[in-house]
Amino acid sequence: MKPRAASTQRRTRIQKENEEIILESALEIFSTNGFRGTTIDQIAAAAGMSKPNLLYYFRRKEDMHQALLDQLLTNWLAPLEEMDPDGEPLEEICKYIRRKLVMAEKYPRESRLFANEILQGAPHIKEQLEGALRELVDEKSMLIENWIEQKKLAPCDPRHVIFSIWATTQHYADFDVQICAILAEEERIKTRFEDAAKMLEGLYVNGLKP
Amino acid sequence: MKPRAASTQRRTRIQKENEEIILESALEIFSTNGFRGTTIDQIAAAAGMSKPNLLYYFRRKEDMHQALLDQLLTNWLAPLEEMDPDGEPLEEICKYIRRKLVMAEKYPRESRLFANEILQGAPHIKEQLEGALRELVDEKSMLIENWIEQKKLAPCDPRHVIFSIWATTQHYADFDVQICAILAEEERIKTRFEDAAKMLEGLYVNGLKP
DNA sequence: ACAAATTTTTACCAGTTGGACAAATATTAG
DNA sequence: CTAATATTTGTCCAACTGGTAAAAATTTGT
Repeated sequence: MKPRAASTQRRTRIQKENEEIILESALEIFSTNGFRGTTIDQIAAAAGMSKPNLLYYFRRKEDMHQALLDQLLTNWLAPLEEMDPDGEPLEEICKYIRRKLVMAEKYPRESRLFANEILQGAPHIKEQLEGALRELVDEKSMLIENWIEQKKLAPCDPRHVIFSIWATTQHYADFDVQICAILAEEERIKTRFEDAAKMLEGLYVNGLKP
Repeated sequence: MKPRAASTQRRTRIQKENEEIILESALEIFSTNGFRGTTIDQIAAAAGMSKPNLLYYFRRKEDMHQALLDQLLTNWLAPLEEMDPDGEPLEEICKYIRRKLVMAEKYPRESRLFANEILQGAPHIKEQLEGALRELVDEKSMLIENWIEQKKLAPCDPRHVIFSIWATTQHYADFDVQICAILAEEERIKTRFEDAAKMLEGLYVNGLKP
């Protein structure tokens, strides 16, 4: 019987293993070639199985893509969720930047998958953006506004501050090729995430100091 | 006789007109669907002509893409080139941010085309990145370093400052769907570029003040 | 007006790709 | 060990896509 991916039905050992292998391979290919740019054959080859076998686990190409995006969104919200209302504002923002930079360094493929999806108009995750993500940003924006009122932070538009943190950190994953092309020298490339962290923390700490 | 796109040969009136219409349409489709995600038929439909007719002007899909990228890169370097060594440092950086934001607002499709290309590893423009772009960034980085030495700017890694400006400004073109999903309210969406400009100028002026 | 050159259309093709289907094989529960 | 179930493979196909070739229509120079 055909298994339905990520359903409530119980999954066998082999199912779990293969679904994992497939999603790992799909992430690799999707993130570098985009949705339409990847073929099922490519994913199957990367996963070391035949195309019909892969289609046994995920009946449509879109199912893999959707599974990856759903999985991604949870991890994507985490770093912002962790921003602590009881922490020191500037410290919390620095920590948030650092967490996002770690994600960019550790999970560049996920970042690129996300970027691809957004670039194409977010057809598969628009609801989540307008739902969960928006609510989280609203919540944290209120937090930041409180900090501003308490004179612990310079006046600024909280939502755009969050956008700028997303932009600057994800840039190191999404635009890595460009960054490496420009840095050029081995040493600079090797330390690019440290250098970015230093620069960004300086910028935000001084920039948002009350 | 078949015309060669953008060649030195003289082009007729119809050639000029149609090439322009085609590139305009190609930009629209490529920027939203990516290279592999767009079909020649789509571009032809958008340009209001038959596929073979379109292929009469650009013999391969790649030719259109390359033409757009080549055209793009010139305009892409301009805002940074304009950064004036004789200007007031903080003022120059603010002006650069504003120029980039204007580009993001006015030419979001170009920005997305570029983002798509970089995301896929910049296969068509790697040389230019490592050549012209790198040289320009090197030049302007030296300029910024001079400003820092003259105590007109806080110490910072010039290259990463430039990256962060690219990231934050282009974000408003590339991730527009996400931004609009989060801002949600009409008023906020309408003023997002102004709001972004205000926030970013504040951040960089305070953040880079010596 | 007319010939030459340019532009457009019609018809076509070969390769790729997403996906269906049933037969064959392997695994597991009893 | 056997039957039921789960997995894998081989085969096939219809739709799509990039691109070609040649005829038909249009524009242009004189």
